[in-house]
Amino acid sequence: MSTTNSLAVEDLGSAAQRDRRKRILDATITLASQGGFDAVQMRAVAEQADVALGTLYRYFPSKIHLLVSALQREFERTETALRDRPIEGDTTAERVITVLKRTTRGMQSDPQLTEALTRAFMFADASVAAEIHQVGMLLTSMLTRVMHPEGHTELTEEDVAIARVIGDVWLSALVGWVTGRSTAAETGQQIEVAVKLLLRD
Amino acid sequence: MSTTNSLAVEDLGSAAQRDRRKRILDATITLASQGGFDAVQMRAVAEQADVALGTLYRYFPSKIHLLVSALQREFERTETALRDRPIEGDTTAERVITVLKRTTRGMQSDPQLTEALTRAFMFADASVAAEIHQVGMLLTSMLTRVMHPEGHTELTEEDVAIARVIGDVWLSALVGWVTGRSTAAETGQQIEVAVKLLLRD
DNA sequence: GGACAAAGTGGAACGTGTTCCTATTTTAGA
DNA sequence: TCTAAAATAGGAACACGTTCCACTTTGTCC
Repeated sequence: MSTTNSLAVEDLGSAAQRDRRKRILDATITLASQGGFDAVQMRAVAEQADVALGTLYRYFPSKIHLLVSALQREFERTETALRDRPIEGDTTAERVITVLKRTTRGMQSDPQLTEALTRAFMFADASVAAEIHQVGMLLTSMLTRVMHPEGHTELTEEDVAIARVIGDVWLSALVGWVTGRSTAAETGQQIEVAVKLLLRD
Repeated sequence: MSTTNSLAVEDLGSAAQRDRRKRILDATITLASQGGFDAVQMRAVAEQADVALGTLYRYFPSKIHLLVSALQREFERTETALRDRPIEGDTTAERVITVLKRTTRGMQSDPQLTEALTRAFMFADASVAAEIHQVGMLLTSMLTRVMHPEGHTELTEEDVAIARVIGDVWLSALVGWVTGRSTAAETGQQIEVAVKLLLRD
């Protein structure tokens, strides 16, 4: 497609296309923030992004793709923001708990948005595997970096395994909270317990 | 309601009602086995159960309720079947891994059914909290019993916490498999790693 | 057994995700 | 600049979860 802009890893097309994509994702986030998963209606997204319904489907082949892509963009922002900030805490467990709780609090400050994105993530099937994988990598890299902030320590297989288990627990806790089956406090507790079990050294 | 049948803990109504409920759940399982979540269509369930659509909704207020109730019934069966069988394995970790892998294999032998039930479980909101909680309790009790088969050992808080974390990992692994993001082998591996991390003593 | 309430039937109707079609606009290449 | 291809607009149409309604059957109480 675009032969001029060869710098970007992902080819996002022309400026107009990039702009449309951005408008669509912005509209998605806005609607999700206001009314959660159910409020992200494809017709409403198209209208708010000033795009035809067919065009919306050309950019994102389903509501789930749309929401997972929005999640990916949000998560990348969070991850970048976190990268610059120094990580407080002496022990590994402390650092992981601090960072996870902070992130969780951030998500819980916009419950509707979190609900929409988490729901989409859980419902995504194989056709969204690429986006999902991207998010999973971001999470794992975030966790392992928190575990070994120096950066020069070699990551062991066990580190990665632990990061993965923590990610699983985090996701389960988030789903419990999003679906109204547990409170914010319980969510934090659940994560803390798991981290302490896994990082007791 | 029924004053005669006071033995049952849950009042399930008349024999006709119990029969309808059973027919509906049977139809649900059949359709789910054949075509997964998407194939469980409310009109199809009603027809196969020989029940009007309105009646189906009287028994189960939504598709999610229906599927989670089916999951509950299936899980109760599995759990009872497992209860009678002796648990092989010397160490706690071995026993847990054996049981979990066996259960997972059982589910993977009916992929469509597993997909339908897991999807529903993940999508359930607060209105299904009761049924979800029931399933969660079954899983935890199953795990703790495997961890302490003698029955006379007192359950510590840590035992329950570990069981919960394992349950979370299991669920995440299952979702990954159901949504086509990981293979059956990876699912087993994921569980095994987590259990070994949590039960290393 | 008659009357009343509860449960069930059959099907229309509505909302939202998704698909599809035609006309118009934008873009790329000669 | 002209033309063919690609992208977009606008909106109808379809599928399935869900609701609703008028009518019939079943169950209960006197």
